[in-house]
Amino acid sequence: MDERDYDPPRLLRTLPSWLLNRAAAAASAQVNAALAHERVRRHHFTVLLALSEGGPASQAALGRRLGIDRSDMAAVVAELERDELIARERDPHDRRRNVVTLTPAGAAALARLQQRVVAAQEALLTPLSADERAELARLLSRIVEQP
Amino acid sequence: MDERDYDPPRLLRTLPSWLLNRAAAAASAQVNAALAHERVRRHHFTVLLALSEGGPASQAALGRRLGIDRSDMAAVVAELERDELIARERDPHDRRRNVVTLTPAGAAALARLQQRVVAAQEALLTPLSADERAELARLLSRIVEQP
DNA sequence: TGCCAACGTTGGCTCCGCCAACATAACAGA
DNA sequence: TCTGTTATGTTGGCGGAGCCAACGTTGGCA
Repeated sequence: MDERDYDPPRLLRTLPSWLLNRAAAAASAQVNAALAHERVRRHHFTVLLALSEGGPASQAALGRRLGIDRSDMAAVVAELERDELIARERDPHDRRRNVVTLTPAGAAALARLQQRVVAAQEALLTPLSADERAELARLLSRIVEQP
Repeated sequence: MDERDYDPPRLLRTLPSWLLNRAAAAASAQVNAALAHERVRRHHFTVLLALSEGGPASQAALGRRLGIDRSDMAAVVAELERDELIARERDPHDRRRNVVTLTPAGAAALARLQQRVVAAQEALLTPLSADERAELARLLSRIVEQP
């Protein structure tokens, strides 16, 4: 895009929904670049993270925890299995479920990703002081956790 | 989704990019609901707004001002023309260009939309005080206007 | 004149969120 | 025990959004 001609209407510049959208887009660009190093996308990262933190779980349980649809989860988990970052087995106690487990390779990839993703936040938030970053996180949390 | 089981990893809850994403999704949901009353989407609204504020312009100029790709702009403008919210004519001084003009019906629709979109912000920001809303806008602006 | 750039259009791609339908499996109630 | 309901994973599809490539038309410039 020709950045020099970029000049949106005044209302948009002050509209919280517009600002959130653009900030989120900038954040996604940074994060996606970080995730691309391991050839994964956002959902793959969050699934690896959830497994690392909560231990093995079924696809449905992961989806509920992370807010990912069952159908999307099936695709994500299939790709992670193909890349051997997770292992999948039918749960012997409930043969409807797939028990998803983090492999050592998955844990290693997660460690690398985590580092890059955290670094991406830094790039995103450079204009803000530490206090301002904390304040931003606080305000966003209140919006997100709206009853 | 079963909201009661929603419980993402700790890291995500504090990750600015994650918070931005979820807040932007909530904002989009509110704004899209507002825009649905006139059967338009975000780009249609911003194009109407830009025309109202800046007067007639070519599709390419609108795209540069708003950060919308030429191909997407072609589709948006075609839909707005079909709904008679804008008029399109070849520019007699440069027959490559389409001059896009807001119609009275377009201006009226924009007025209604603007009201609903502003109201949607209110719904989104209810958890925040006036000072906090201003602070949020200030912080987001600094991120968005990053050099 | 001939070459290059801008414009609008069409078509395509990826990512994300969501929904519908289906077969399998577990379970609860009569 | 049988029957209907629910949960699970899978496949396929849709729409919004951002992005890019290619094409014909038109303008401008050397």
